[in-house]
Formats: sequence, structure tokens, C-alpha cells
Amino acid sequence: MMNKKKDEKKKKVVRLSWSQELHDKFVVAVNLLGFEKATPKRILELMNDGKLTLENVSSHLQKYKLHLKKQSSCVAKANQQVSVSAFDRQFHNCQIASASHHSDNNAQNLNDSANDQLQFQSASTDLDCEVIFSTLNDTTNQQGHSMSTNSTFNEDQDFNFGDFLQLEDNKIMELTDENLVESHQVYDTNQLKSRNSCIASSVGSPEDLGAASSSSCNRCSQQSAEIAKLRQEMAATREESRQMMELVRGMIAKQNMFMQAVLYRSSHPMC
DNA sequence: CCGAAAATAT
DNA sequence: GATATTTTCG
Repeated sequence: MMNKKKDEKKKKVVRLSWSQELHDKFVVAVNLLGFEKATPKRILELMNDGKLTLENVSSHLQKYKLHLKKQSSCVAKANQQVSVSAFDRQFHNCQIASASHHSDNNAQNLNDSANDQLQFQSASTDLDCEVIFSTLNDTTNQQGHSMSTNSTFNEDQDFNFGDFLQLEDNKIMELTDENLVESHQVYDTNQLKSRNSCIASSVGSPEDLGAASSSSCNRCSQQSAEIAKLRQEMAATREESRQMMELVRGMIAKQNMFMQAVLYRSSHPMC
């Protein structure tokens, strides 16, 4: 009768193939959000791939969770085989170092590998790092390149997440704004920012320098003393910034290590 | 919109 | 038949 043939109109259905590259992008997005907080919609937004649909991501997330579950049980079984790779060692070190408040003496804790590692990753402060970065970079841009430590900042910019994550900057910004409203780090960096710009504007006016060097009246010497003081404070602040950047550098390196471990494990299933 | 389960396609 | 992806459903 008027039965429709099976595939008359189904030929155009394009099945999405999750390439390794695409999957890696997916994994990074998931871990950037945090395993639990990683919802299909947000993953989709982070991945920022026009061809992807919400269903694609949802379905892949479902499969991914199953895969992880499988993997974690496998790792638990193989836990006593003590095949401690470099990744594993670094992993456990960081876990011990950073999750000190989780002082569990349960042996079960050690067995939960994959899931726990991901959860731990989600609890790490990758997003905080990003905000610090964008704020500090913003600060340096505002001040121009008058500071002698400028090279330090340029170096640090190489750590920009965009390079590693291959995500678009504006997406990262959206993410940070959304997630860090109540972070104490925001206050700290804003404080630092205003402090730096304040010092910059105080020292930066050319009249000060000209007046100080041209004559030696009382007011001028007093002013130069002030300038010296300000310079001192600027140096101190610069040093403080440098230390913070050092800290951030370390944290980002740590994050990258975690991400590499995640990517490595996700592409080398143990069962 | 999310996640699990069912249905299909490869 | 197993796995990957899509569609359905609560």
C-alpha cells in the first residue's frame, strides 16, 4: 500500500563520528568543568563546535561515564599489580599534597582511582588560575611595558589555557565569570590590580621625574624622597606579583599534569 | 534540560 | 554479534 520504504529519507542522516581529537576536546571540557558539574549543555558550549548537537554530547557523555565506571573497576582490580607509572606517582603525590583535609584511613579510598581522580581534578583550582591570569594580564596591559619584569609576564602568558585546551578565549571568559563570582581569589586579584594601577599612575606622570632631576629645592627633594618610597613599594609589589605568578605557574603545571593523565588514561583503557 | 534505556546503524 | 550513535522517554 502506501507504506514508506525504509530508507527513502534516512540517507541524509549523518552519524557523528567521535574522533580521538574530538573526544580529547570533550574530555578536556568535562574536566575543566569538573566531572560532576559537567552537564551536556555546558560541555557543548565549552567545546564550541558548531557541528555538535546537544544530543551528540549527551550521548557521548553517557558512554563516557560508562567507560569510566568500567575503567575504574578494572583499575581497582589491578590495583595490587603495582604498575606505578610516572603518571600514577605524580597523581598520588598531588592527591596527598592537596587533599590533606580528606584524611581518610580507608583503604577503599585508594581503589576508587579513575572516578576519584576525576573528582579531585574537578575540585582543583583550574578556573581560579584562569581568572588570576586574565586579571593579571589585563593589569600588565593597562600599565604598558614600562615595568622591568615585563618579560616575566610575557613568559607566563605562554601558559594561557587557550593553547593547551584549544578552546576559544571568550568561552573561557564566560566560564570564569560564571563560576568565580564568590571566589576569594577574585577579591585578592582585584586588590592587587587596583594597587598596581594606583602605583603606576602615581609614578607614571612625567612631571615628577622632570622636576626631580632638574633642580634641588626642598620641595623637590621631598618629592624625590616620596618617589623613592613609591618606587620601593612598587618593587615590593612587583616582587609580590612575581611570587603569585610563580604560584600560578606551579598550579597550572599541576593542572596540565592532571589533564595529561586524564587524557592518557582515557586513551589507554586498561580493560 | 538531564540522564537512562531503547532503538538503530555500522 | 558487538559496538557506536541516535532517539525516546520519564
